[in-house]
Amino acid sequence: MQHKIISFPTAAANCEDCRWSRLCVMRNLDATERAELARFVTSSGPIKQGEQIFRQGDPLTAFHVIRAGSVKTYFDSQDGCEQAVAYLFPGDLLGFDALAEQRHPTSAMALETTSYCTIPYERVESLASKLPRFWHEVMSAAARQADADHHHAMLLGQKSAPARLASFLLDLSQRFAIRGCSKTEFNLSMSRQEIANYLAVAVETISRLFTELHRTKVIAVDRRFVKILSLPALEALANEGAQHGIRIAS
Amino acid sequence: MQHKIISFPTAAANCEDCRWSRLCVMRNLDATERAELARFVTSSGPIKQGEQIFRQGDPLTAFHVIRAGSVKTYFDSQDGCEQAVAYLFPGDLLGFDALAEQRHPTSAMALETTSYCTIPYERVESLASKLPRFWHEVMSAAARQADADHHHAMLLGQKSAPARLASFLLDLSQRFAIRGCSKTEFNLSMSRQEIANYLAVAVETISRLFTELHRTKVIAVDRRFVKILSLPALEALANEGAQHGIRIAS
DNA sequence: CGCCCTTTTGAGGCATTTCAAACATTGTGG
DNA sequence: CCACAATGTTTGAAATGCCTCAAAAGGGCG
Repeated sequence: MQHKIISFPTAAANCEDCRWSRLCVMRNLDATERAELARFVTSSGPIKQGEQIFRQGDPLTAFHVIRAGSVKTYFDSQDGCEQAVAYLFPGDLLGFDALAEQRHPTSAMALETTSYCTIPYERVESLASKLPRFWHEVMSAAARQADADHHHAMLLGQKSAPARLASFLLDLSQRFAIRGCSKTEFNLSMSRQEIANYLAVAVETISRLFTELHRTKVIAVDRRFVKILSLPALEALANEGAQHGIRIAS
Repeated sequence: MQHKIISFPTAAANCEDCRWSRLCVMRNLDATERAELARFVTSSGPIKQGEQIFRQGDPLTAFHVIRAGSVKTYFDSQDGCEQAVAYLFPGDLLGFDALAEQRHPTSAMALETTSYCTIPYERVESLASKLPRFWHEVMSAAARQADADHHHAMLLGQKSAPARLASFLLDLSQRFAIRGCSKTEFNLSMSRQEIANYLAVAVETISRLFTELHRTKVIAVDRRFVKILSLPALEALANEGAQHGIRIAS
């Protein structure tokens, strides 16, 4: 199969020129507010695949926004069994869930070479009270993440393995589209193992499902490159197959 | 089995006398700040079992804090299959996840007769910028909920059915304890069906597991009344039995 | 008291995991 | 640049935990 490497365009390290500023926590601020905030934003990274931005248990020092690359947040259970919580792409805010305990409840790891912006936590607090719209944006980001988490719970709780993978691919598709990339062709930044963990199925099942989707020509897949051949078919798969019957609880 | 009905003590409807003020969004405010906030807090309910505080899709008008009773938030998927997202008890904040879209992404239903406080949304915004500590508390509440959601994902993704139920009971135990109730004896405010849905297993499985826990004398259970006979045993159950083996992903 | 809904119990089936092994890919040192 | 190790992916066959279906038992409420 012929295909080029497709990944997110790299953004400028200064906020004025950053191509993701309409997605990140700055998106609804006016020029003055942006300038105010930009004073405290520093550029971090790039970090390589596998390196961590913070570890579970680390004290909260800053919020971060992904600028290039991608990140997964995950839970390290005592007994070594881990659970991927979310995949984050450019523009996504990271670290605010540490606010309650002042330490990070999850770890964050780069899935590929990744750059990000850093906003020191004490600045976040002072800016939030100074700039109401910034407060609103931070809360919005938290709310969006909560919504994503709920969809994730829904997926784990209600959907069969094929529906989970289909939903996952559709979610990626949308998120690529929002970022100006193709919604039908993209490279997965995560391994099968990581997909399996996020969707809470065995790696072997993911592998079989990819093969099956390829065989039925719903997608074309070559290693980490995926091309969606039929969005409608994928959507149908994502919605059918609730694993335990549709019980109408009041 | 002999047992009295155990439920949360009812709290006063005014903030000064409210027994949950050290748990709710007021908990770290000083007297002046509390007074400021209390001006805008109104008392709502009581509402009866099955009634809703808001429905998925409703526009965001206010944040709420449970004052008495209990609530579940849940996802109503298009096809009628629902997923419980969280159970909320007195002191818990409700509704902030609507902030991103200005409409509620989940529905909230009373599990029993429930009273709650209402803070109009426009007041939340203005208070948050006026009172930095209030901003901090709202964000903390959001962060705590995010953390709970992640534990929920962990539970759905990594644990076997018995471990899920054990974890659920332990979670309730802790939350009762924090609220000054017994951590070993309590009444479930939710039906078996609702537990099953939250834990994403069949009702029949939940029923069997309760019977089994009772038989092995880990808990004593009589309808909705639960008495934990051995916390260590329950903890052991909650931690063992990862459903798909402990894979050490970097 | 009788109806309805929730809960419990039993038996069988199936989706997904588990175990096992071949295969492909990437990185490393000679 | 190739041999080789290490890791990630695919495929097959067997095992199993949980779901599904079916039906009885128990409580709540008019």
